[in-house]
Amino acid sequence: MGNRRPTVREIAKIAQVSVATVSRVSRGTGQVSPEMRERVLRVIEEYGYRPSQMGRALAEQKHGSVAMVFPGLAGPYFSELIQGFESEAMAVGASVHILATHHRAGAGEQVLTMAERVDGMAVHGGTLSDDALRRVAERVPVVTLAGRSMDGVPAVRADNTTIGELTRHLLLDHGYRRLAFVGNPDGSPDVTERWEAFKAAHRAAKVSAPREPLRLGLQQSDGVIAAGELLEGRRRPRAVVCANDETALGLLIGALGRGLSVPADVAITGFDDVPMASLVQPRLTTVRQPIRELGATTARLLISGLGGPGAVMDAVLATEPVLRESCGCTTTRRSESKGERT
Amino acid sequence: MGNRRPTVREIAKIAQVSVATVSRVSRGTGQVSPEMRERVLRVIEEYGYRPSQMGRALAEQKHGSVAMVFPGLAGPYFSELIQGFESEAMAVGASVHILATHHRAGAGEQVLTMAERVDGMAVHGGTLSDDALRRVAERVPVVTLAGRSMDGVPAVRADNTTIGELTRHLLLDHGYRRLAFVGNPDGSPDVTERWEAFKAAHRAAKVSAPREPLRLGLQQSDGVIAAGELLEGRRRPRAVVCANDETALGLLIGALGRGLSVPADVAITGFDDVPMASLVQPRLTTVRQPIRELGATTARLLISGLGGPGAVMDAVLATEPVLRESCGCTTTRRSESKGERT
DNA sequence: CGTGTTGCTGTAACCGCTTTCAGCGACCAT
DNA sequence: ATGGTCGCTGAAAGCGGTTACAGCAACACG
Repeated sequence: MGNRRPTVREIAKIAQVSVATVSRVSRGTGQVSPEMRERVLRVIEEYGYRPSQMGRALAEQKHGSVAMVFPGLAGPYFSELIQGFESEAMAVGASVHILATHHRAGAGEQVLTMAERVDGMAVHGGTLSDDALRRVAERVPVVTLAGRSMDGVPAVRADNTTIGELTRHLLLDHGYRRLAFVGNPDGSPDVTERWEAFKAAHRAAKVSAPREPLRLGLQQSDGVIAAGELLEGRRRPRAVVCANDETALGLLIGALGRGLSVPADVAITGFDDVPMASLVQPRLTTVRQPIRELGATTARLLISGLGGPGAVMDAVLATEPVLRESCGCTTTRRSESKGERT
Repeated sequence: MGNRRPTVREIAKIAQVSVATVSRVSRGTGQVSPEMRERVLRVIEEYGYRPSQMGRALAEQKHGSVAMVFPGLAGPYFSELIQGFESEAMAVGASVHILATHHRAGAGEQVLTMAERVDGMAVHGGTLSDDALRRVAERVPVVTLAGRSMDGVPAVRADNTTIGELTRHLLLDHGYRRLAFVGNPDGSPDVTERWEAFKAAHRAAKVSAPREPLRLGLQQSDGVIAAGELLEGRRRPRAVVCANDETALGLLIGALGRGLSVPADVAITGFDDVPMASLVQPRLTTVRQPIRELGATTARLLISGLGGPGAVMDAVLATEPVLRESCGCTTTRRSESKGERT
């Protein structure tokens, strides 16, 4: 049974029609008379014909797939991002490549290689140097996800300045001083912006500048490590603003494990509003960002840009503070939601 | 400027050689005289020629990419799995497609579609029905990841029976009774096997059969929910065996949040040995499985199988109990490691 | 009846690369 | 001198689709 999958030409011969007609029927384009369509369909059905993606890709000059590039994949954030992206990609029949560089050496090359196989690429902030990004962008349409936009590379990101509102809340509403920030501003544009907003809020509130950030990663385990750094010494900060929820959760676990009370001994806030944030005790005060929507918007931008050189535009999705107990509030408050501006 | 990327023919014309020679030079196969190679290389360099993956794919009849299919992506488990898989795939220059079905309707179709674009596919247990899997497998080489093997579909998995050893430890070494199991045996083959091993250990220890498992998902948030279910009532279990670490961690957080002491009031164990397991207080007793290796082995199997129909074999990676404080042990013990059997 | 339309179909030229096979000097052994 | 490798090169035939273009019959209109 050495019968491989049938090709258009074989189907055409069997159905006694031309390849053009088979193609027209199989992809539903152009004019085909009912009886002809019927005949071709029957043969296609009988022989289980499915057009080869390779042949199609070559003829149409498009791969039919898009890629996402991340520094890593750990945590619910990436999972949500991918989910949002994938759902939009699926909608247009594109499949999704994923590359997690893990800051591997030679990641740049891998991204280039991948660029040869896709119609568009979403690169997460903090993954590639500007230079590497530019090189990729000249091969394939790129949109930056959670990063700064560049020349011809649009960006989709969330409004990180809201962490400033949270900081103001801590500073003025609760009257806390000695706030610490956990997260590495050099690690990703997101953290950079959050750190800047954190500092700006201090200036705006006219309190002395915060100390240097505790430069750690964004995983739960980093939060636990942060607890060791921050909560052991005698000058424990009154509140800790974490660059994301995972870190905040880790910190919370570390604090509780040390017998500290949150928020009485130390207040904690995060960023993202992941599911766990509202499940822990005390519940986590944070900033909600529409992660899945972020992924979906990125995919849409990439796919639409795929057609023609449409208006290259950035998108900034709105975020909102979510005040729960971990900051010292007793009743949940959510600030009025703000419209999405693109 | 309307200059697209150069093609083989253009390069050939410019370098005054045949396309065959350009192809030979660019892919480093066959015999080419030094001066000819030099000449071609120079033109390739100057014009920035990079062979089109589409053309190549069609000619070689291989896509140059492999896929992984999961039910979801949340948690460090999948992240590690992907990392292991990706590193092996990269090694042979293949890029990685990822599809998370999220139990979406129509996922079956999407997997089929994806199957048309890749040279091989790893399907995680609990993602597809046997029937759907079979349909996919007749289109493209498949290996099951963390699931049961089938007809022509090899499987790579970890030894789940070790959770039985852990159960025995709880039952006999610590003398606990009233153990609960958290995890949905119908959700994935992994959980099925763990639940079976849990039950088997009860039989072996000649203690009465455990009550029905608490059927929840495998995320941290599910663990928190489990805490609500299990720890509130008057007949609280003495120990809880969770299907994975994430759930155990969530349960631990829930228990601590309720003011319970672990392991004094309730002992908790997990499965995976994720980084957080050794960072929480008390540290989590668990079963270590080589997740990354699982991913890497899967990739290797897929890629080697890609060549010819080599011996279709299963692989079972060894796991080992890691006894820490959450089960009631006071000093860390790791059972002697067992060799890997494939 | 001549002349457009309209609707459908088929031929053949791509898309960009790989690879077989034949050809052609140069070199070696007879 | 002759036949047989050996090393290198190029022409051309795919790989499996899509689609521009031409052709043809049927039909409507003046």
